[in-house]
Amino acid sequence: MFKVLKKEGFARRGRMETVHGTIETPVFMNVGTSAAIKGAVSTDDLKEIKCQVELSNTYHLHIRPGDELIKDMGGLHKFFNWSGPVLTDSGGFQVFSLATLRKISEEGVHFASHMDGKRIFMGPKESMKIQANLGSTIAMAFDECIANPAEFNYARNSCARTTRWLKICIDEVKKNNQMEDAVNPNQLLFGINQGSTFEKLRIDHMKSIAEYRDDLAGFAIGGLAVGESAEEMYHTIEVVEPYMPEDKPRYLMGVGTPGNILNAVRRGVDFFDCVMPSRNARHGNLFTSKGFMNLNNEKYAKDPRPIEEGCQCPACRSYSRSYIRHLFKARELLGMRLCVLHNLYFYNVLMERIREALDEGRFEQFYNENIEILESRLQD
RNA sequence: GGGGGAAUUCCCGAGUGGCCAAAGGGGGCAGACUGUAAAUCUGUUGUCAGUGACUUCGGUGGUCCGAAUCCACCUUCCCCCA
Repeated sequence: MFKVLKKEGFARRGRMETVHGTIETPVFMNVGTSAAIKGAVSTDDLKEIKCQVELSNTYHLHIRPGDELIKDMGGLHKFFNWSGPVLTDSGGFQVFSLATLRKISEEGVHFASHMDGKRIFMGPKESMKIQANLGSTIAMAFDECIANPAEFNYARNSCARTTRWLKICIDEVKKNNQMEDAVNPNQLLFGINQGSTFEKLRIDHMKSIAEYRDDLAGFAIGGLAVGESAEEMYHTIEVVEPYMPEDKPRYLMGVGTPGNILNAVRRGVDFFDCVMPSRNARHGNLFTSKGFMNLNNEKYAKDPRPIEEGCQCPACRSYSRSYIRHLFKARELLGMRLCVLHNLYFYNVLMERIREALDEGRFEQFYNENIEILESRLQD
């Protein structure tokens, strides 16, 4: 199902076969929380910008339009016209991001819906049921993404609970896959490692969930990029990496900047997702292979060049910085759309370049040549 | 021809004697954004020096210790009556 094709240091070039198609790794999954990439991006667009995996969210789709409705419509794939792999996040991140609207108990989490305050209960069972109704390729275990900084004792108890929830998730996915009317009877499950920035907790928790390796298609590192430094994040990956099963894909949840991704690949991570390319694009912040830029800046008002010279994305093929900046100033939706297409294309191509470098045994060179420039402001 | 009203910093618009370089929008400029409560949020927006000074509220001239605010005249615009 998942195979490491090549290694260079800790970095891995891999391939994952799923019922919805092959995933070449390292991969960046394109985030469309509510079964849509924000910024008027269609699933046809996703093919054009080299998206391999689309990511949607359990909590958000449960609230609207409702997972039962999506099941009635034939499942998520049919609903939003995407035949490729889909990963659904479990709602565990909302335990973090909607912290003021929820209460955690042993059984799960009570949310006050951010839409209308309606009470919603979501535990491992509920999350798996929703994800079964969606029929995603990969379901994520229901976890608690712990805020940073965290008390050691709180993090320890939370990890233990996330482990108990994982066992329930595993049983539920098995059960749901066997249901006659299962939308995707081959749904896969990824476990999620937590532990904040405490090495001992990270390792202990990773060991605990690795015991379920036979039931899990992959292992995620969660609870990072929530306020700790980049160094702490990289260090945490290094600490936990030796305890992640080698024959399973590793997914660093919610990360990150192009530099973060390069650093994480170098430490053995295979899957990524992040709202940054799409959200920043909506705000006019663009990524290029020579650094990032804010297209709103006055200096681009009369710049006839594309966002990035030589880029083959739909924005760069046809439009100037000057025009797209104008679209932003005029609040025309097309501006956002073009920038989202550019940023996601950039991320997807960045991963492609990483894969090529790994294929050719020159990842370390690629890392050295690009790490600094990717993290700097575009100079031109 | 007669009567009434209005002119404020890039724009709109508050302010009717000191706490006013002047509220609030908009626009401009810049920053942030990491498993999406985010087409959002923050800062800044007279000038120069940086706990201060100077110039500014249609124009000119007054009153007053002190004027965007009061008075006179002028200019422009709006409304009503003939």
